[in-house]
Amino acid sequence: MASDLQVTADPVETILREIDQSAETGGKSPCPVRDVLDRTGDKWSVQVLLRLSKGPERFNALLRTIAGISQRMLTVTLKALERDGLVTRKVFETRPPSVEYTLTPLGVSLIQHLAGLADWAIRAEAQISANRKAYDGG
Amino acid sequence: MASDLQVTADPVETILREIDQSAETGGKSPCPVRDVLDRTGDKWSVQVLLRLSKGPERFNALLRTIAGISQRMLTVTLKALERDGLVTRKVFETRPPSVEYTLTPLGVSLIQHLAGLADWAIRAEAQISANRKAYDGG
DNA sequence: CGGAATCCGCTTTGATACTG
DNA sequence: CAGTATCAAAGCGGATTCCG
Repeated sequence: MASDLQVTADPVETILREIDQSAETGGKSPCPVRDVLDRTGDKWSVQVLLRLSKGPERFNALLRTIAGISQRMLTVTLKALERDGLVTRKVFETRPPSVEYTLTPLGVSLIQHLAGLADWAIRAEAQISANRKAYDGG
Repeated sequence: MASDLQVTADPVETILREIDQSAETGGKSPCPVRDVLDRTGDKWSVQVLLRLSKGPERFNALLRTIAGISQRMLTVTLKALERDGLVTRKVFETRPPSVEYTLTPLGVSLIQHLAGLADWAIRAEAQISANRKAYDGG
């Protein structure tokens, strides 16, 4: 118990403080927590990151693999991820040209946590589903 | 290698399969992973959960504490969280009436993972910010 | 092949006003 | 106090078309 070597404190405390600080500015200094949640919360980022975690892939390969995504949203998503330094974009000047996307170390480190969350989701699925049914029914 | 006792496999593999399966149905059978990501990705759920992790709180207390949230969105958010069984709602028939919201064990278990993600966000903040600056500048 | 640009509908959100 | 109802505004995302 109480194994607070260093950073432990209360993680939740730390996060709340972080959120509060940015809220005080009227939300103009973006909170990093909300920021990453915004990204991972959008419809496609996580799936793109997940796909890339198996190795580099090309644009159209991703487009085919990720069922339901439009060309536009893949472009937008990849650009945002590249901007944040979560993926890198490499252009091969062949004919026809090809573009390859790769996860950066930073992106890999993010995936770890997302996987934890996703794992929770899968395990909690049955219970949540039951809760909803009970709520809607009663 | 290939230590597939039971669940181990590759967590990412498992998640991808989960996503794929729901995609095949045209997204009609909702993927639990996307489902939880949708919830945590919305603007307020995480903050509400985080606040409640310190103990039960009343509606207007939350409304004051969570800077920027509107009455309407707090209502909507709490209702969704209650439906999923992440928080419970308890009404005290006093005058004036008061309502108290509490995290369920399921909600607590979710917080753990969210905290991990939030912690990553805080530590990665500087690098991401630098990446964006470099991207926008160059 | 890998995008960029435009248009456009739908959902989400915020303000405001009203209620038990 | 703790909501509900309504409306308008904003944003996201899809379809389509064009370009290097």
